[in-house]
Amino acid sequence: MRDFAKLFKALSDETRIRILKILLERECCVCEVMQALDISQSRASRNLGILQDAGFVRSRRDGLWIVYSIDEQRMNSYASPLIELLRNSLVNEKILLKDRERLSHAVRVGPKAIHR
Amino acid sequence: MRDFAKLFKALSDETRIRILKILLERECCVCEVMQALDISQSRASRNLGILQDAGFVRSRRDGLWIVYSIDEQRMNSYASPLIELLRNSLVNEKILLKDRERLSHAVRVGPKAIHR
DNA sequence: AGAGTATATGCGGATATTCAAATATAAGGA
DNA sequence: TCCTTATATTTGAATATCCGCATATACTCT
Repeated sequence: MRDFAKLFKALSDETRIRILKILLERECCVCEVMQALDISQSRASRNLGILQDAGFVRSRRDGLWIVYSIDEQRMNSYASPLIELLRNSLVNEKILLKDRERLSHAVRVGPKAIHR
Repeated sequence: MRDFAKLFKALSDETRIRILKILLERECCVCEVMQALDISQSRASRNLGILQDAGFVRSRRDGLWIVYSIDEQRMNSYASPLIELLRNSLVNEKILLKDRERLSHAVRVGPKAIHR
């Protein structure tokens, strides 16, 4: 029950909903998430960690980067339908369109290089 | 998006999950919820209010009591699948079985009479 | 109208969440 | 090995959440 509630807690924050929506587009490293949402590095990293802890996303290292992704196959049975709901939700939400637009210009280069 | 997140925030609390599970059994007044979960009156009332504000439950007066219920028909389109998920979840959770057991003995009489 | 009852709400304290800034960690490449 | 870079984590402050207690509110019933 605790883990079940944790799934919803993870989805109860707008930043994390935005991150998941971006990851539904494609897998991303932390610096791409920063750019897509236009948020700080610590904010991106911490919220990705929360999503991972809840069981929505996985991470793997790829060279210098750590890449986060949604893997519905290996996801727990409660998380999966929530991702499915999210996929079909908020289709015309303005900020999400903007996030996606910024994602399309994001480059895989870290916070130092972006110097926000 | 704010309202969307609010749905998940409402479900991110164990007390509120327990309340919804009880209301999926049958409609209840506040004092029946208190008895089913064995919690205080203010706690029951406040969490029912949060669930109502999020859009999961409705209330109507019935004599001396205010009766809360889940009406999937009139529910917003995002809330409804979440209720459906909840209905099929946590089937053998111990505390939920206990709640249901207490609900079966609950009487429609207020906190004064129960004097916890 | 008045008494009585169920429910809602204001308040204060404990705890949790969120963020930016700074720092630590871990891996890659020279 | 040492330097560089991306990511994680610690810190501290602001804000939010949750609860019980006490009280207010809103309604019913006589």
